[in-house]
Amino acid sequence: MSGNKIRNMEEFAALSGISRPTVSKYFNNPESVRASTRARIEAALEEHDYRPNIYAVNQNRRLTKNIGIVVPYLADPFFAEIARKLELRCIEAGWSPILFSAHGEKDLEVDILDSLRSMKPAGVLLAPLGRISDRGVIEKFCRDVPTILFDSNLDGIGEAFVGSDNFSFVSQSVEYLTRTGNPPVLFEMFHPANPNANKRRKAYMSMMDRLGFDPQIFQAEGHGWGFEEIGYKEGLRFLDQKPAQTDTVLCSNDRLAIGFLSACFERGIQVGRDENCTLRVAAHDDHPFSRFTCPSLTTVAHDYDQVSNKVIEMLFQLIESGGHFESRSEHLYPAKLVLRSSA
Amino acid sequence: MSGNKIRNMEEFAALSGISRPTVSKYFNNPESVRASTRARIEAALEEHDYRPNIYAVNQNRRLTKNIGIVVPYLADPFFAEIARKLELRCIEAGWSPILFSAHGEKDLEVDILDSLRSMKPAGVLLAPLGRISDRGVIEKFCRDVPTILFDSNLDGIGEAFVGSDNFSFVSQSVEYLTRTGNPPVLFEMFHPANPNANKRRKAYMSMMDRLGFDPQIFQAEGHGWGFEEIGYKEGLRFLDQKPAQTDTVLCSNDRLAIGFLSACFERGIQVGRDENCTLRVAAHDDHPFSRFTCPSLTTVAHDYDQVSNKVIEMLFQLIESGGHFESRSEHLYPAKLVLRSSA
DNA sequence: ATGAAAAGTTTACGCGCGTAAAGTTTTTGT
DNA sequence: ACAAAAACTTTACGCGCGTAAACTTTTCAT
Repeated sequence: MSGNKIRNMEEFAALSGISRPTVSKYFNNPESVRASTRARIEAALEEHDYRPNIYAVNQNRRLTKNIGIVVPYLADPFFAEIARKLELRCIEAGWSPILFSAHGEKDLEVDILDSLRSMKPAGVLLAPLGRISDRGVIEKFCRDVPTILFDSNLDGIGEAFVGSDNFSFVSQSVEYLTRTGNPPVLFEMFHPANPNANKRRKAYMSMMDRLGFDPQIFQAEGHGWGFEEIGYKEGLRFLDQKPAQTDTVLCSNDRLAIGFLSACFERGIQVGRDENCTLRVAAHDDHPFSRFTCPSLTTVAHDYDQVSNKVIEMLFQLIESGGHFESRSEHLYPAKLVLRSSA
Repeated sequence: MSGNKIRNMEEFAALSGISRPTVSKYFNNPESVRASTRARIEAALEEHDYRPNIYAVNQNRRLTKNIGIVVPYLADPFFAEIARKLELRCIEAGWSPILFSAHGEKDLEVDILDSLRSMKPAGVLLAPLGRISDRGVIEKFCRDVPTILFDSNLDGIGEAFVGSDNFSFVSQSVEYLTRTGNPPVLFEMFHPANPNANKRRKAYMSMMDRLGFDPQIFQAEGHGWGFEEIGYKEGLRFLDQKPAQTDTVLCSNDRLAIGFLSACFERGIQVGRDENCTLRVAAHDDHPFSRFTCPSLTTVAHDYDQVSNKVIEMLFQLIESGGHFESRSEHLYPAKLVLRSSA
C-alpha cells in the first residue's frame, strides 16, 4: 500500500488503468468483469487500498447490502447468542448486518424501525418485543421493508415467521416430569414480556388436561426483563407459602428458573431427582448458563442451529424474491429435552 | 400525515414554505433557525413525515452523527450490559450508536474497524479483544478515527482509556479474604483473553507479598470466551487434586467462578462462610448473574455507572475537541467489595 | 422611525458513485 | 481468419443534500 490516499473511484480507476464505470461494475459484483480486468483491479487494490464511499454507493442504490437484526433485549444471553449466530451468517454471505436492541422499551423499538427504514436495508430480521410492541408500527414497517419475524410471532405480520414450537417444549417437559414423578406446577410471570409465555401456558393446560391432572399455576409478580430477579423474589414467596401439594416446579423459562434455584438454595431446599431431594425443577429454553446452575438445570432446548439456519435461509429467499413472498409462512421447530440434575 | 410521499428536501421545503437551504440548516440544528420558521417546518413535518436521506447527508459531511461501539464478545452479559448503558447514553444525546461485536475473533475485530473507518463516525468507543488484538491495526485505526478505549487498555493507543482499577479489585478481595480467613489461591486462566487478567495476577502477587503470604496460583487450561465451561472443567480438576493447603479460592473473574461453583456443587463441596462450609470462593467483576449463583457470589464490583459515565464524557469532550486530545489520559475507577454468601 | 444585525431566499456548485448510451476493442466460436 | 458477441471506454446525467455567495426581508435596539 503506497501512502498517497485516493479520493474517489475516478482516481482509483486511473491508477488501475481501468475505466471508472467498469471499476464500479467490479465493486458491485467482481464476477461481472473479465478475469483479466478483475486481476488488474485487484492488483491496484493491493497497492493502494481504496474502498468506495458507502454513503455515495447507498445513495444511488434502491436497496443496500445492509441487513437489520433487531432483538428485544440484548443483555439477555439468549438473544445475544442468537444475534451472534445470525450476524456471522450474514457476514459469511457478504452482507452487512446491523444489530439493534430495543432494550426492552417500546419507544426504542419504534425508533429502531424508524431509522432502519431510512437505511434501505435489503432485509430485516426482527424479534419483536411482543406484548408491549406497537403492533401498528410494526405492521406498517413490515409492509415497507422486507422482514422476517423470529422468536416472537405476531399474527399476519412480516413475510414469514421462524421460531420454536412452544407446544413441543411444554409437552416434553410435562410428559417427562409426570412420567418420572409428580405433575408439575407451572411457575410463570403474570405479566410475561412476550407471547411465547402465553403459548406455553396454554400448552401446559392442554397437556395436563390430556394426562388427566389438575393444572396448577403460580404467577410471579413483576415487570420488565429482570427475569432472574423475579424468579428469585417470587421463588422465595412461592417456597414460603409452602405449597404442600407438589414437589415439582416447571418454570416457563430458564431465566426464571435461575432465580428460582437461587431461592431454593437460600431456603436450604435440595433440588434434584435423588432421594434426599425434596423438589424437582425444570424449565425451557436451554439458556447458555443453565448448564452451570446448582444443580444443573433440566430444560428443553431450542434448536438454535435449525432456527437460525432457517431464519437466514428465509431471509435470502426473500431478498431473491424481491422482498415479497406469495404467502406468509410460519416455521416452527421442535425442541429437545435436555436432562440434567435438577429434575 | 398525508399519503403523498415526499421525494427529497426540495419538495418538503416547498410544502413547508421555507427555502431548502434553511430547511437543511434546520435539520442540522433546529436551534439555528428562528422560532417562527422552526414552527413552520415542524408543522409541515407533522403533516408529511419526511426524513432527510441519511446517505446523502453523510456523504457531504466530513463526520457523521454516528458513534461506533465495539466490544470483544457481546454474548458475555458483562459487555452486553455495558453496551446497553453506552448505547442509551448516546441516543439520549442525539447520536446514532452502532454496535459491533468481534465475537472473540481477531479477524472480525479488524473487519469491524475497517468498515467503521469508512462510516466516518464522529467517535468510537472501543473495548479491544486484548491479547489477541492486532495491535498494529488498532493503532492505525486510532490515528485516523477519534477513539476512546475502555475495559482493556492498550498502552499508548487511543485518545484516552477509561476502565476499572484492577489493583483495586484484587487488593480488596485479598484483604477481605485474608482478614476473615486464610489467604486465597488465585484461580485464573493460563491463556487469559484480555490484559486485565495479567494485571490482576500481578496485583495478587503484590498483595500477597505485602501481607506476608506465599502466593499460590492455579492456572486453568482452555482458550476462548467460554469461561464458565473452563471454570467448571478446570474447577473439577482443581478440586480432585485436593490442594490441602487452602480453603479459599479467588477466581480472576466471575464467569470463571460461576463454572467453579458449579464444579463445587457437583463434588458436594459446601461453599460459603458458615461453619459447615469447607471452601470459600470469591471473584471479581460483579457479573449480572453472580447474585444468583449458589451460593451467591462474593465479588468485587466494577463501578459500571462511573465508568460508563466517564466513557461517554470523554467521548463528547473528544468530539468537541475536534477528535484529538493534547495528551492521552487514563482514568481508572476503584471497585467496590460486594459481600454475598460464597466467602 | 431608522439603521444595523440577523435570518431567510435564490442561485449555483460539489460530493462520490450508479448507470445509461454510443462507440471501440477484445474475445469467442467456427 | 472472420463475424458476432462480449467486454470495455467515453461521455454524460442524476441521486439528495451541504454549503458558499450575493441579495432581500425581518427583527431589534436606539
